[in-house]
Amino acid sequence: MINYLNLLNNQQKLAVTTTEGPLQVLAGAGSGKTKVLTSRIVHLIEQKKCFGQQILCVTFTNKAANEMRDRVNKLINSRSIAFPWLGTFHSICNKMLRKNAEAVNLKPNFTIIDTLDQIKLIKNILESENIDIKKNPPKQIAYYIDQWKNKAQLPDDVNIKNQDFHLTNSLKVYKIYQKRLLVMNCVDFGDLILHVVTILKKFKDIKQLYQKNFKYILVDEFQDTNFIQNLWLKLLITEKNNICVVGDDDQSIYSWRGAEVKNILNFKDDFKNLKSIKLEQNYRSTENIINSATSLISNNEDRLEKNIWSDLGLGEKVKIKSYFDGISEAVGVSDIIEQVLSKKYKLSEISVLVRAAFQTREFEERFIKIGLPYKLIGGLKFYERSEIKDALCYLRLINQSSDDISYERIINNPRRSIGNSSLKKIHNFARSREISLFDASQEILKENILKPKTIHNLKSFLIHMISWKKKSENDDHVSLLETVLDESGYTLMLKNEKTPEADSKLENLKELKTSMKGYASLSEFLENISLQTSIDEDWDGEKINIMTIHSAKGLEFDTVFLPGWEEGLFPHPKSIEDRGTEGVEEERRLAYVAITRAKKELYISFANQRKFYGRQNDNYDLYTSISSRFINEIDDKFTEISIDENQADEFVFDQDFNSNSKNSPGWNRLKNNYNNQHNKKEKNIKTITFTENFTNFTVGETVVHSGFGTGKIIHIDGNKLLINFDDQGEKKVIDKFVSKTANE
DNA sequence: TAACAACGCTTTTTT
DNA sequence: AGCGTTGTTA
Repeated sequence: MINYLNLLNNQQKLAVTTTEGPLQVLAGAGSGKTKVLTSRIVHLIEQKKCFGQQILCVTFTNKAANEMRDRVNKLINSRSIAFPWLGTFHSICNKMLRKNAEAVNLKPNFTIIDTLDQIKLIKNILESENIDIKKNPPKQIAYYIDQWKNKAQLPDDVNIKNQDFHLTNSLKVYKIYQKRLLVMNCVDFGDLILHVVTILKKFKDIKQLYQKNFKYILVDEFQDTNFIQNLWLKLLITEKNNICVVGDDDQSIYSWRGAEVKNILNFKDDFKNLKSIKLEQNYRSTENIINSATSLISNNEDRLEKNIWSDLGLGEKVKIKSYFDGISEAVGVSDIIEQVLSKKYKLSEISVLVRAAFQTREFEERFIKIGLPYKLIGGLKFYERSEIKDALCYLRLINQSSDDISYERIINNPRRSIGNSSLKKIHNFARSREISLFDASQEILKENILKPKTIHNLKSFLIHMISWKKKSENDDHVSLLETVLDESGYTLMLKNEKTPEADSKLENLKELKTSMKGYASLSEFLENISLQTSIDEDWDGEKINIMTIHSAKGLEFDTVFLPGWEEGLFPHPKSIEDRGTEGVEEERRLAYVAITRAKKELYISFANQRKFYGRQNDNYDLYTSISSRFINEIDDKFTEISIDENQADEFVFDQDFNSNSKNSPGWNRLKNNYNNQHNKKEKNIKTITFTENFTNFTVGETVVHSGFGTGKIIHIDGNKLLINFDDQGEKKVIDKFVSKTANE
């Protein structure tokens, strides 16, 4: 047995041994938060305060949960102890809901739908309710529904002020949405916790069962919990109030998901006798890094003061670099990695953290080009890829035939000549009888509704489904998938395509089979795959990590690159637009999280111009950027700035750029800085002229269209050409559909 | 029903 | 630019 207490400093020790009553640990970045939580669990077990299954410990990601489980068992070092209630909010709620599904009229084998399914379902509802899809974007409705669920509001609890048109429609959809989910025996992410809260509120005996079991509650990343998660905790806690929350208000970055910083700021109001401990010594980063982070975050008003310090030495200064554009930024970063860092650090200890996912592309392209191994964390999740999703929907439907969303996805995939019109008929049939699409398919065959060809195909699909279902009861799930993919014709369809994309899809499906082997049953596999978090995927191998700052929360690396620190990107204008100063403060916390991921070396950079929307070459959509206000907020005692003079001479200011931010403090400051620095005033400032027509064609030119033949261009509007065709007369055509005639 | 043309949205962050 | 959706036509 390792003496875990000897490994702790005084405050950490206090946080571990104060087991009774409510405790709040304000843990600065890198101050040994996980160490405290794991040691605390060990302490509870060693002091025989409780058993492993009596600890409820909530983390933010599965990765964090697994890591804690490992570390605890390493410290205990004897037998392996089970901690069934150590996990994410969602995975724990999943477990509780499977056990008590009937209490909210679900069956225990319910399916968890993802965001894409959610949108699909909302679209269906809009269609059947005749609500205008253009005026009520499904994405926005999904967002409202999520927000209501985050506030623990069922449709009947929602109050709409001012008769807001969108909210009223969204609420109408919400009502139907919940009913449809129930009929399909499906839940969305929000439901996992909402249903459990409903059960705990409604059934005292169930609540008491859990309360009696959970002797101690621990919560990680408490600053990012939202209202319903807090409510859930309060429902599970007993009068003893043995709850320990660990968090850092400076790292609260999920307000858009309903997270409320006030949960941690006002925690003292919820619990009298609250003990509060601050962990202020940072064991992760060098002083220059920590001091940079501290000087930045001190610009925030509303925070619990902490005094983070490090004794790991000054270390390297934080390097701030300017690049000509996004591409040279990627080149610059890769050069530093190749020439300097790869000789000192493992590639897996290097990471590139970006504000928005689209920034990853330039880095990917560059790394591929020069052969630096990298991995992209987050992004399009493996199980969201279309072929994987198709395969999963087959399995989901086999597992649970009332899953209409899956049915719709696969019924005509591969093509079975059961198109939209037939599907609509099945849909109406199902709705009129209040049965699932799958059941409706069986019933509708008896009626004379579908065309003979459709009937034949539908019949053969159903026969397959029934035989797969039978197989799923006897055989293992891996061979089931193989059979399904073969017999459905899915594999054949991909093989016939003979494209590189189809080949990689087949590869991915193979990978899916491999990953299925790790699970005991089909249902266990389906549950787990839908609760996976973005950073749960592979962490093996010597590869540079590329991910968003949000995904990087809780992680650390020897060296970190933070590209794209520009006004207009970071702080993100949407965030400012939505929530003003509060938005900027959250962006600043995000910047704080980003900086404090670095242990030894940190590179911050900005590009003087950046491409948006993938367009290239032409001037018309090149956004000129200026460095982020956050760069100026970092005390320059800790930084080393290098702006390439040659690049600075190319510095282009676009006077017409984004008039909203033109007058922002950051813009003016940077402009002044720039002018002072060069002492040349307006001389270097060029204006980009917007060319009205940006197609390669000119009026009067003769062109060819594959359908309309040859014609003469009579007018150009952007990329739209008005052409007088020899045979067809005047037509408006987009330039990419015509080509120049050969003789020109 | 399938194939093609045209359009329009994307890019803030995610369990 | 690239993709998914919508609309039109065979």
